[in-house]
Amino acid sequence: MDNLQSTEIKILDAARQVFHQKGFNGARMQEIADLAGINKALLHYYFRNKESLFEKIFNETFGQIALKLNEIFLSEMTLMTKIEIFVNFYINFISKHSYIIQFVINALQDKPDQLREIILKQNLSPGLLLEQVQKQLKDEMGLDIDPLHLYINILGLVIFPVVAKPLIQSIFAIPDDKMGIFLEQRKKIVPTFIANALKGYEKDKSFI
Amino acid sequence: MDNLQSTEIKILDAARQVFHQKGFNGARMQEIADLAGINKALLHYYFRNKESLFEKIFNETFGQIALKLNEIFLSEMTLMTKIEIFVNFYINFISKHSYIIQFVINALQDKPDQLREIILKQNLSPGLLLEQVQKQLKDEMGLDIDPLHLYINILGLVIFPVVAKPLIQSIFAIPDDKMGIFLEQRKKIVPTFIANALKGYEKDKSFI
DNA sequence: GTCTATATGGCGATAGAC
DNA sequence: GTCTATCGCCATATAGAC
Repeated sequence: MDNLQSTEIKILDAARQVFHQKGFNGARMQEIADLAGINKALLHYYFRNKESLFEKIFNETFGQIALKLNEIFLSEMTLMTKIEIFVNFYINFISKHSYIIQFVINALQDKPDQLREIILKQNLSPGLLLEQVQKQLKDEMGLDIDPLHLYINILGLVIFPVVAKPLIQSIFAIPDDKMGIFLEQRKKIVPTFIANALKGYEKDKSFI
Repeated sequence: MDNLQSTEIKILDAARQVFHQKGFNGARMQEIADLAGINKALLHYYFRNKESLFEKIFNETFGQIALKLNEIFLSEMTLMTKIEIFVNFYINFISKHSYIIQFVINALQDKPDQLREIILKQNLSPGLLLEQVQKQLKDEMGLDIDPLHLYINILGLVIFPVVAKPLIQSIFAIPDDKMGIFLEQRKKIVPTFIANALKGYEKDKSFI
């Protein structure tokens, strides 16, 4: 079929899928090999060991997540436009790649030290990300607000429902079809919720 | 030392700790035995296998989380009081037991089918939980809002920062000491954020 | 109930032929 | 580059003495 792809790419595609779904401990080299249509020996020919293959995938995945954050929040748009675009994009993105965020969260929890170097090599701009939003809050809405809290509020509202989907469905007894509709609704609900909250501060600016 | 405790309790304490931190795949029966001060054979004498020990811990942990939700939101208080109490309690609780939520989320992601039965045996009241809040939104604030979205907003704002702590610290380059202060601040910030957002709906009730 | 010793299987990794 | 065969280890689980 797709024997046009190089073996290395077939391996990376397979590894990405397995690592994303099962994490480092849950993943099996045999399963990755099967999915790539090769055998274990060849896996180790291309990548020294499980660890190095995992780090390759982690680097790629973390970069993908961080990149979009940079792209959107360092662009030239009003803050509320950025938030709308971000919420829409991210709900689509993580719904499609449903394991991607949890993979990163778990990896960072399991081996924070090994992964620190990899993260530092990424093109992240944490300082800029915070400054930009702080400035826009001030200029566009007259608010003296800690931008980090706003970021975390946005991320929490967007990411939590996707990551904790099975937990939420268990607690509130939501069937699969309703859950899909529910997530779709949040593309509109979350920006509105945030906009309303920010409007509220304009009267009493008591947000830290 | 604490040889007063029965062996079974020592095992459960050890298993709880190891499973919470490392999940099912990451946990080692040897490590649990060591922590309990016994050997592996005795572990299997009390609990048939790793799976059944894990299920015991999962049942207990999930119950703890669900119980508090029920307790607070089915009580007799105003909605905003419930939210304040819930946010305060949960940020304390999951900061103290920092792995507990992620343990449940991961377990439910890994083996949703095996755990479904366990969850159904819990004393959850999903229907009541939703009805109660819906009624209070209407009666106390005049809002026709989907209560599920409000629950998820609250949970996301509270849980996400704790679960994704290492991810957040990596993206925004936050040192450990600042992160502790940051989480503490959220006890006040989150209820305010929610209150402001809900106030916003009172003018234009366009929330679904 | 608690221990030591061991069975059993699976997994990551390597040797070596082609 | 790709394969088959196999090594060596470690993890779960059991047998059997005390």
